Amino acid sequence: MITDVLRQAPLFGGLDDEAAEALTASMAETKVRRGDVLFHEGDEGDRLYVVTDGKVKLGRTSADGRENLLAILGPGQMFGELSLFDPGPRSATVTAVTDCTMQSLSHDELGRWLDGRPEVARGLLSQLAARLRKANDVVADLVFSDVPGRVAKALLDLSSRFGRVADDGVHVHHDLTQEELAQLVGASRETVNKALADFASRGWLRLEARSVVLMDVERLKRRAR
Amino acid sequence: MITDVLRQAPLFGGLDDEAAEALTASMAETKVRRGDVLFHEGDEGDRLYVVTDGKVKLGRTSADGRENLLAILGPGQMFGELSLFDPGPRSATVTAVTDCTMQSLSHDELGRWLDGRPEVARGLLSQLAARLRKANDVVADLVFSDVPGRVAKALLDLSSRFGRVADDGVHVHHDLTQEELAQLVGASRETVNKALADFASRGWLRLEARSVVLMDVERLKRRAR
DNA sequence: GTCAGACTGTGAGCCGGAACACCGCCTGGT
DNA sequence: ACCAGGCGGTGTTCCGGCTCACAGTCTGAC
Repeated sequence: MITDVLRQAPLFGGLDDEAAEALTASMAETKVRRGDVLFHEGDEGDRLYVVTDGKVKLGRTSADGRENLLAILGPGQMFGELSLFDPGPRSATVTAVTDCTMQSLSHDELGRWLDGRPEVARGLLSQLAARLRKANDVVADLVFSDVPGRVAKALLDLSSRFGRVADDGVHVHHDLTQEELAQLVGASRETVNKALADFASRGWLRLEARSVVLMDVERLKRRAR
Repeated sequence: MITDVLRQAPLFGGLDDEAAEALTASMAETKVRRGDVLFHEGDEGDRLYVVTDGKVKLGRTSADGRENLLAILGPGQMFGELSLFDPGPRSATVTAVTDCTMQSLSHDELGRWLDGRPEVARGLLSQLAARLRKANDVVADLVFSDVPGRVAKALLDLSSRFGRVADDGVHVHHDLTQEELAQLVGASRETVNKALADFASRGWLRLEARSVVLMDVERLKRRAR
């Protein structure tokens, strides 16, 4: 059932079963296909989404058309909160990286929950705080690390969320093209490709179609920082 | 009186006079001198601070000792929230850029306010959301803009918060050395110096000791994006 | 007043990574 | 089964910005 994934979601942290059930009931389900856009940067909109299955990418486009990905979100993670608490247009474009299903909640609905339930506010605060911490880390990486370092870090991050451990290494089906990976770490496709090829030639990982198998996580970690 | 500045602080948004007074009463005052460190990255601590006078810088240090500033905060702005909602060590070092006074609140105190007062939670949520939005902008700038563009943007940001309009331009006493400015935009001191010299030679601004006078804000804005 | 140390200004060289220019492969559509 | 377009792989060139190396200036401590 839906509630299984949602119960894991940090947004629901601290809610008892009854409350979680009620909250779920007031949410609407949305299904999209790979490549579909949920909303564009600059759009109006004040719904909060929680991914229940699949992955989406949060991206921004610069004036001259280049793209930059802020995050890849998977099951349990939410997006769209910014326009809720800091009113304004959507600050990023959200696109499905795989076929996806998610649950959404309107501003007004959420407002009702917030007022009555301090736990929900706490959950949201801790989510935002975690995101802010992560955003700050990304900034530090952009300033301090080179491209291979950022690639290594991105792979480790993806593996911690989407990785499956097997005897030949950690299989990470990230579903991203190298182009998208490059946008995620803020580098060109070519440079990322070369970094990956280099890692592979050292035996740290194996490349597969839209996925990698990490074979020497320790070395990658060392390369990342 | 203290409450004047605090009433402006977003943290207090939506509180009536009586509540604001009570909240102020439960806060402790701290005074520090230029250069003093409030706490270091990695320290334990769970107090939330609001600057009432002066400026502080939030910074991180990389493994090899280089520094990066996340933000310059002035009167009304808060810091230290991350360790509150996303428990863990302090994620940045906070240093006074000028002599400063601030008010602080402990985790437990704040918790009591949160539970009873949905407005406080809302205020915090909108603060965090705004910070997150800003952090994402910084990331985009690092990826898309060159150093002069980021310098221009940083100056405009500082001027919007600390600028005084006069007939010869907007006076911005940022109190930062060029070294600190460089750490703020993620560039070397030399490159920032050259960017500033270039802007000055074009007549867009005038350089003074730890402050600038912006004379052509329009051009700077155009250069920034 | 003077001396030390921190801050600002500027040139020269070098290097990481972006841009460009290909090629081959694979995948999905008809 | 075929073809086209997207994706992955790689060498070459070129430029922004970091590093290094100084010189000049300002500030505050004694």
